[in-house]
Amino acid sequence: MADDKKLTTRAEDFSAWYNELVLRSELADYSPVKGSMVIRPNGYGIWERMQRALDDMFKATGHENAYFPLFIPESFLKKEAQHVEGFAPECAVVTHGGGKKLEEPLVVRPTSETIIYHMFAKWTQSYRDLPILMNQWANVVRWEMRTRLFLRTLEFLWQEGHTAHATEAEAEEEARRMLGVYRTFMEEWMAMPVVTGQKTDSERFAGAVRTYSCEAMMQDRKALQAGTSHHLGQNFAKAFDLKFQNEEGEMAFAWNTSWGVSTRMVGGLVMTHGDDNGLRVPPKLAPIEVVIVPIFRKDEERDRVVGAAHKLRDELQAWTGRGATDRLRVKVDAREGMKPGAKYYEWELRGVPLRLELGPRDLDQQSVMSARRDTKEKAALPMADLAPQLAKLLETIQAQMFADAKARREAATIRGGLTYAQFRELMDGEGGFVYAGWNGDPAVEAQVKEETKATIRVIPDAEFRSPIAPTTCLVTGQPAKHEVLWAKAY
RNA sequence: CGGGGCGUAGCGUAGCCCGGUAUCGCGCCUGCUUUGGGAGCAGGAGGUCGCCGGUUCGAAUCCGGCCGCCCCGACCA
Repeated sequence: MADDKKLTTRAEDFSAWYNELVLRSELADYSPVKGSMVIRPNGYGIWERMQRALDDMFKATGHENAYFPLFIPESFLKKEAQHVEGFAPECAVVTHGGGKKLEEPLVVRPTSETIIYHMFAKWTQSYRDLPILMNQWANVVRWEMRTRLFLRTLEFLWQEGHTAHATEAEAEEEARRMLGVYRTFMEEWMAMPVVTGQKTDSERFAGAVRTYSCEAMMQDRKALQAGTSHHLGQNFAKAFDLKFQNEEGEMAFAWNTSWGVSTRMVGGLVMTHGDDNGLRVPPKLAPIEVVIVPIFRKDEERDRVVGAAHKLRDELQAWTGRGATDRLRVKVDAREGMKPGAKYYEWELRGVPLRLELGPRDLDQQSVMSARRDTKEKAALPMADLAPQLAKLLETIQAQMFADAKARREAATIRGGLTYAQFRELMDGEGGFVYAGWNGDPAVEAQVKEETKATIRVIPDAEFRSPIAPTTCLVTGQPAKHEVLWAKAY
């Protein structure tokens, strides 16, 4: 049936569209355990590229990788009051091992602050041991009620950075720096615009003094928290006795930060860039940037065309114009018994940014037909000196995808000028980002959440705030304490 | 855990009301013809009808219980 081949459209049912896209493009599949999923090679390939880019950025900012264990003594989690309260309900707890009941239950890490600051305490005596700048790539488990592929699963992959500093100012600088790293990554690699800012108390990480986040807008106008960075103050240092002797010879508690992004970003990528034909992967994160589809009729044509396709791939891969280690990622799809059109649809579903069609006519003219995934534009390119042309085209696509996503967000963003009644109507209908004044009262925040499902995503950083700051609170009309960003969220 | 929906071949489904061991499409395998936007024809493989129990000569179908999944709510990256 022809209809089987088409995805549910975004307009019909965004949620169904997302699920179908993830399954059919083979990013992931449901596993037998409710709420957990298998990340398939297509999805893992994107995650690997995310990891590589981020890891380079972490190293460039002075961090080192380490690995801390999966199991944490239950008592550790209880040492920081807010932290236990925040995580206890969603922890998986191991009570038996080796056929016996354990003396003390082990918690499967929902995050690693406790074990890590316990170890930092062991390794730190002097201010000379600071700062400690560490990161780990790991899996974590949070027993969620409602799950969604990539966006919320029982187990997910992430990185968690953990640092210890001698001063509060240094820790604050670190938390802000890493938020900036995330923002750069999301904009430059994911082509996903974000609003950065500080979380209100109700959305703050359990155990943090301040939480900062990057908020992106999905195509259904809902917000996705894509990365967080926490200034932990001395909360964990005090709970785990993480002390050092300062230059004056006095004992002092260290200041900590933690920051993380997860495989949730893959879901964000889908919901930012996907269209009704499938996924669109920004070139910098695409495991395959260019797919070559050979076109032939007769046997002798096949040999000639497939041969030329492989030769072209080898030439493209050999090109070092982007640097010796950043080669063009090219695949030839020479499968037989499948019509070229069918291959086009498949690679479009999977989001490969650029397709090259190579047939006898192209060979005769020493050219190749290119087709962009983002705009569907086709153009004949001369075969001579093709690699730099493709590299440039890929850059254009990357930039275009970011510009489009940003324009889409701006079109769905309202700054000021709304009454609360209008706001409620908006959130009840199409939704979007709304910048408005807030009197700073958590009760108002709770009321809005109750009435509209919308929450304060962040108190935006200066550059995102409106030119003219709102003076009154959206809900109460009282003087505004902050300008905040309201939206419904994932 | 509350509300709604659904479990029949790898996927999507018909059959269920009105009992007689299973329909169709996609996919898969083989062969031939095809191949510049989702190929055609012919042949073929594949099913404990979610699980357990009951009623019956006989259960996908009727009855009871259980399990699982998806969607909507309360919690969260």
